[in-house]
Amino acid sequence: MATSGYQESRELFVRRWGEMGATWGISRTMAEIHALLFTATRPLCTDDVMERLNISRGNASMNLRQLLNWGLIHRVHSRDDRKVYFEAESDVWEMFRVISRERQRREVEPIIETIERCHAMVDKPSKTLGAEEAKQARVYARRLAEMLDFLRMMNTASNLLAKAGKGGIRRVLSILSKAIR
Amino acid sequence: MATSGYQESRELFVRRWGEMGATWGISRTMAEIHALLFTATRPLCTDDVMERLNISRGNASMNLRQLLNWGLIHRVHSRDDRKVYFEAESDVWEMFRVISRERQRREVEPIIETIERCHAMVDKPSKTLGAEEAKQARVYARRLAEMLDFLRMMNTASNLLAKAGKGGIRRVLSILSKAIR
DNA sequence: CACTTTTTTCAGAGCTTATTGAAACATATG
DNA sequence: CATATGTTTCAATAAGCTCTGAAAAAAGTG
Repeated sequence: MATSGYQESRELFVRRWGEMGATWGISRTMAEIHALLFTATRPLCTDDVMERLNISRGNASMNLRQLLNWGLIHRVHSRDDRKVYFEAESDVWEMFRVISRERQRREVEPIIETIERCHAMVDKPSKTLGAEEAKQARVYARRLAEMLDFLRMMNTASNLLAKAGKGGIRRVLSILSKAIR
Repeated sequence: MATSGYQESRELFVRRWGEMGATWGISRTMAEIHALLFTATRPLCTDDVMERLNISRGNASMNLRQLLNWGLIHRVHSRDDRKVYFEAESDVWEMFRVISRERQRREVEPIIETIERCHAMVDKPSKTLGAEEAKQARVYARRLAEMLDFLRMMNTASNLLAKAGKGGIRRVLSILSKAIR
C-alpha cells in the first residue's frame, strides 16, 4: 500500500500517542492500540491490530483486554464472521471522563486510604515518644491532614466532573476561565 | 532506634507514595525521596536520604536533581557545615500546581504540537486518495481536531490554575461543586 | 458432540530503565 | 594552592517490565 498523507499522519499519531502514554505510566503498546482504534473509521479485530502494530497475538490480546477493563474500547460483533472486533470511544470528552474516573478509583482512592491509616497511627499523642519527637509527629500529622484534604477535594471534583458529562465539563471550564483572571 | 508509631507511619507513607508515583510514570525512588522530604520536619542532606532509603550516592544525587528540576524541592544551605540540604515544598496546593504545570509543559504541549502536525498533513483533500480513503481521512481529521480542541482547553485550564494559586484553586473547586449538581 | 476457529494464558526471552560505585569534578578552607 | 570535603557523572550491572509464541481454553458450527 502506498503511504498517503493520511496513513503517514496516522502512523505518526499512533507512535506519538504511545510515547506519551509511556511517560504517564501506560504501556507504550496499550496506548498505541488505543490510538490505532481511536483513529480507525471501522472496528478492528485482533489480527488487524497485530499487523498494523507488528506485535504478537498474546500482546495484542492482553492489551486489548486492559483497554476493555478501562472502558476505553468496546467489543463489537460482526454478523459476517465470528471474530470479535474492537472500537474505541471516539468522544474525547467521554474518554477523558473515563480515564479520570478510573485513575481516581484505582490509584487515588487507595492512596487516600493509606494516608488515612498513616494519620490514624500518629493521631493520638503517644507516651512512648520524647517531647521533641512528639512535636515532629504533630507537624507530620498536620501535613498528612492537608494532603488528605487536598486529595479528597480532588476526588470530589473528579466525581462531579464524571457526573457532569461533556456539556458540564465545557461549562465548568468556561466558568473557570471567567472566575480566575 | 525503636520504631515509634510516628516512624512506622512515615515509612508506610514513603513506601506507598513511591508505589503511586511508579504507576504515574514517576520513578519509585524519586517519589520516595519526595515523600521523605515532604514528611521531614527539617531539611535533609544526601547522606540522610541515602541512609533512610538504602540507596546509593549516585542514585540519590540523580533523583534529587530531578526533583529540583521539577521544582518540587529546594536547596537549603546550612551555616554549620558546607553540605547542601534539601527541603520539599510543603504546601500541597502549591505542589499540585507545580506538578500540573510541569506535566503540561513537558508532555501535553509536545503532543499538541504533534497532533497539529498530523492534522495539517490531512487538512487539504489529497488527489492521491481514492474516494473511500478520502472519506476516512475526513473522519480522522475531525477526530484529531476534537482532540486538539480538548487538549488546548486543558492547557488553558491548567495555565489559569497555575496563575490562580492556592486560593484560586480552592475557589474554583467551590464554584465547580455548586455549578454542577 | 466432534471439529474448527478464535481467544486467553503464561513461562521464558528480550528490552528498557533504574541503580551502583568509583572516578572526575567542584567547592571551601587554612 | 594543597588539601579536605562534598557533589556529579557515567559505564557496567541489576532489576523490573513488556513481549512472544505455543499450548490450553473457550466459543461457534454443522
